[in-house]
Amino acid sequence: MKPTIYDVAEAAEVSIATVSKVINGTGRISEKTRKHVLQVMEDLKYKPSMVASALTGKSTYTIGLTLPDLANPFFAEIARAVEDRGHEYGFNLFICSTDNDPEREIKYFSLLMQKRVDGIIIASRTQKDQYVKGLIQQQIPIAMIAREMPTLAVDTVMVDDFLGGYQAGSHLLELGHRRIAILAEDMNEMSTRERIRGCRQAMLNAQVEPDEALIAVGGFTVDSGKEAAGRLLEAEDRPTAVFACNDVLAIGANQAARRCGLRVPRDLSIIGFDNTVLATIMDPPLTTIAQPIQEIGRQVVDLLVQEIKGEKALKQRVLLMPQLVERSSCGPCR
Amino acid sequence: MKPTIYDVAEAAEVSIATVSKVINGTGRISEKTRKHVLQVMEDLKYKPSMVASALTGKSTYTIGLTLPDLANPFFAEIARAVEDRGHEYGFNLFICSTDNDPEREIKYFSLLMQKRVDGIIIASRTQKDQYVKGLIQQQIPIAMIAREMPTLAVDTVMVDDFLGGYQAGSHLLELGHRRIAILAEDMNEMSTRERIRGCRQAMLNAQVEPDEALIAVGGFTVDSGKEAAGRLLEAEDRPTAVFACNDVLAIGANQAARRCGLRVPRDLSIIGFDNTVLATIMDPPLTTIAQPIQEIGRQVVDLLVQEIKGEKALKQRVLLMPQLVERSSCGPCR
DNA sequence: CTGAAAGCGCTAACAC
DNA sequence: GTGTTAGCGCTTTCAG
Repeated sequence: MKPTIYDVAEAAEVSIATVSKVINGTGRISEKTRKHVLQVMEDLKYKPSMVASALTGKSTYTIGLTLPDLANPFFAEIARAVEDRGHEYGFNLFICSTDNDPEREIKYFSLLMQKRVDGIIIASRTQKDQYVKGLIQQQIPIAMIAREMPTLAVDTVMVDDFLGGYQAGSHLLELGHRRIAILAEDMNEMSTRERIRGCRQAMLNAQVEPDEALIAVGGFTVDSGKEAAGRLLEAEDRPTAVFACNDVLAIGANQAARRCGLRVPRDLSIIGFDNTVLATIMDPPLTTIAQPIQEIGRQVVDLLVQEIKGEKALKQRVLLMPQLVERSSCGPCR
Repeated sequence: MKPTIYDVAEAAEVSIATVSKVINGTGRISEKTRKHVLQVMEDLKYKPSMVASALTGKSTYTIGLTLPDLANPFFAEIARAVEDRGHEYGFNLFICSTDNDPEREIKYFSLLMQKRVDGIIIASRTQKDQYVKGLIQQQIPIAMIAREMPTLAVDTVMVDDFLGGYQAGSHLLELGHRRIAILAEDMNEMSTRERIRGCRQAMLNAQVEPDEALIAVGGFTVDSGKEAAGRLLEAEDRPTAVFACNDVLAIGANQAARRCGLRVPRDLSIIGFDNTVLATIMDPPLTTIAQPIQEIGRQVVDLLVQEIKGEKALKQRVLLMPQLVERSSCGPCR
């Protein structure tokens, strides 16, 4: 059996209270017995059980992260950032891929509650406010990484999608492009709509009239982007640039361009969104609007931890700025 | 406060023992009280605390997964596969990215032990057998996803690297290639060496003499692959095909080829290893040796769960076969 | 069929 | 400084 605090106490010839005190550094104990107890703990390879201490009211030092799919590079990078920041605070991370399936999400929420996690970070998308509301009522600290403005008062970190779209549009405009196509991800999502709105705003400001026909809807796969972009590029009076709402779609667009015999960026400029590892892998390297993934992870954990420690009365939303990262997929319009 | 079993018992006017029984489906209770208790539980939104039940000797239904880096697509896909299979058994997953840092790994191991996980899956690489041995002595169920044959008796699932290298080499040979270069990942790793050995065996079988000068060492980044491949391609008497020991390196090789004005697969064939999402994203899509990621996750979890349930006395190693996935990056030698 | 009671390993008053 | 003791929320005999 694993050694318990009793075993340590017995071997060290002290009471369990004393052992507990040296473990937690609470109370007052002589340096002598402290060292002695420490020594015995080591000899016995004793590791205090966090499940027992959690039961006595202390926290579990565990947080849950729900996201659509860990195998998606964007979310994997988010998860890594959350893991690292959590680790700094001594928290372990439960990973919960929901596949945007509400049932799976609910099941995970329920499990996380039963395991008494100290808090939950929600980066999954299907969040029907309803369930989240339920969690909040159960007093569990929550923070969200959002693409939509939730209708709930929850600590949230989000990226300014409108600005991102604006930056993308402006960059293309500055390069002289006028016929700018947009590859949308999911028109039902606020973030997609905001990015598009931002891009169009930039066009409007530059006196260029957005063309409805230049919007195509892709999805989350390279192929969907390739196909959608293909339609755009085969049309007469084709665009000279395309703004893809995520890097995956941008890669699809790049493939479509190549299939059409168009060279990037000579014949077609492509700009993406997210700045995942995929952007560096594309050929040519993808110019894209970067989401500050590290910072998102950092801030969302900070918000949650403050919430957990009860250091914060008010909820807040942090709006992070996206940033243009120039690589080689955009060039002047010819 | 969260409702406890006492609250439920009180509201249902039964004893906590009865409530416990209906929760676990143990003992014998009349259908009538069972339904009643269930109803009360629902009304109170009561969720049994797994930390309390874990303390009474039941398991935590939690497993830990240590890996080098969650942001690496290969490991993210592994993690997802492990998560899914674990989920089927009712297990939650703690993610532990070690960055191949022994200190970080040890710290994570220690935390996992304190949290009383039911088992640990080790996919990280720095495993000095020493620490793993320590874990084994502490009776914790362990399963490994290995690239090397560990010197310990541990349940392990591994992929036949030699065969994979052989398949890659054979494929290239069948296409008529004779000057085949190899982009290695890390010569210190057995897996890299085995893949290379496999490839050379194929060459030997085909009566072609491997050329030492045609081996270059890259690493884990696209750029390192690009650079290493660049050296190979710029040499006179350049290779007509390259076998990259992982998909990332293959992408680097592809970029190098393009920079040298070589068209893939017309002027140069490239074959990778892993079959991560990157393979589909490359342009042209990468022909590669697939690691059966889903199957790896499935089997390693199955081994661990059997171990946890004590259904298995003997340790075992499962050797999975890699598989050639043909896409468009390889063509006949001209 | 149901309940009383003894732990599980640890923390936190409160004594001494 | 150190020890005693009463829980934390749940499971599990063992009576009734």
